[in-house]
Amino acid sequence: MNIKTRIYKQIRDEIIYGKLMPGERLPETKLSKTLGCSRAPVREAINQLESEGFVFRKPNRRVVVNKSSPEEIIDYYSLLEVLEGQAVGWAANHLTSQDIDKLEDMNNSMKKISTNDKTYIQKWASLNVAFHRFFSEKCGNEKMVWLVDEIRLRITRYRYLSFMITTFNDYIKDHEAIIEALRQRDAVKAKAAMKRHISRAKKVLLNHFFYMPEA
Amino acid sequence: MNIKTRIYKQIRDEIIYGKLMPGERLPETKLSKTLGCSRAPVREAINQLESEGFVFRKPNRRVVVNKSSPEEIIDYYSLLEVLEGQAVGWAANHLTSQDIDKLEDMNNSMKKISTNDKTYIQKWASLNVAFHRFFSEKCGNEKMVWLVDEIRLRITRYRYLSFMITTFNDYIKDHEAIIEALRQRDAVKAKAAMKRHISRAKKVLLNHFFYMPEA
DNA sequence: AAGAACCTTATTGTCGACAATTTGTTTACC
DNA sequence: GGTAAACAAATTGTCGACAATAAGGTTCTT
Repeated sequence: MNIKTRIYKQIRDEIIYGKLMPGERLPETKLSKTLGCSRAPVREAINQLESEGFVFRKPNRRVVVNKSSPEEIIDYYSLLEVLEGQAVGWAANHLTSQDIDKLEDMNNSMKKISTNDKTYIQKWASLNVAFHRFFSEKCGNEKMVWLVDEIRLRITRYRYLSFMITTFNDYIKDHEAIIEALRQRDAVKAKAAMKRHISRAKKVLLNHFFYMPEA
Repeated sequence: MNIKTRIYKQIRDEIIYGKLMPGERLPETKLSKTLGCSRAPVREAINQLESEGFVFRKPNRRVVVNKSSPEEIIDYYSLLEVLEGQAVGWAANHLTSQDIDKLEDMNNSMKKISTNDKTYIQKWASLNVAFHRFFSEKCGNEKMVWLVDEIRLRITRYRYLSFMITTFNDYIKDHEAIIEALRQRDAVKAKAAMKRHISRAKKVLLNHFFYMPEA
């Protein structure tokens, strides 16, 4: 694999998992020493992270990790409601019943994941991504995939935390409601169900991530 | 200004204005010689162009200009309908009457632009961008600005051509309909008007850009 | 002691070089 | 003549170095 790609993933994960904190600077020279390569690949990795919203350039040209905020969560999730809602609405018109079976399978697999399994977060996450991605892929608009992925990438930081704190039962029921509406070929209902689902996820995240015991 | 930024704009404009054709390769060494600099800034410019969808990397690692297609136009404009429609809907609830006056001023300025003016395309384009951008800026969702800008950047190539071939009267009337609905504080109506407006732009572009005399 | 001019250090922007990879062309073999 | 191996050219990935810029610290002035 490219050095650039390796470096990119490494830094990105350190941001996602909270090892690199918001506001922290990313000096190219220091990073290249730490990561054992020259500045060129580090620089490219940082540029990519900037274009993906993980870091940003201060007026001084210094690069720092982007901060998290409840407003940001609200904004991103509200856009996901609109876009994924529309994706489901569009997809509803031309999903085959085999497609819907596939969705049901995914949801059933999620149901079976035990929280005793040490990798249950990873398993849940990948199944959940596949479930949601299914709609943008089948909605008939190729650019929808890119857009939704772009947004979901930017909330990975929050979603990782969200998975650690949630019992997944509500989400599974939400998914069932979406599937049920699709079986009925009710695009409006399916769209509404998806919007409710994402809205719930937004609220869960806000409550747990920015919970203020005193306020 | 940065060399990187200068190079970026130069290559981007050559793609937008059709000097660099789809499929054409962008070899770093050749470009750096042509543009009078080293490979480093060229490389960064190309990476940015890739993240913005102007060029893409073939499996061979070679970078080529992205092709245009009617499907792409349809996809991007359909997403704009959804997003800008939502933006207007959200904005409708908290636009002041001064805000609406400002929109009307912009539209009136557009009305006054004469096609005898040699720079009328540039003038129209910048006013039109400002008009549309107003809604994402005032809709209460900061990320909406980024998302819509991201999409609009990717259709700049098409929009440039669109401006050369259109009489703008229909667009101005569309804008008036949006403004009128906003004055009535009718969010649903305003949203629908914006969606119609963007849908019309999509059709105009498809007709003129991919017009097949034989088909 | 506060503030301004100077120096020192840290960091980014750009360069040219080399290694690794891919592409294009010639040569050898059947 | 056509195919495969060998070679040559083009292109990208990575490196280390230097110049330009910004941040931090020191000395001088009042």
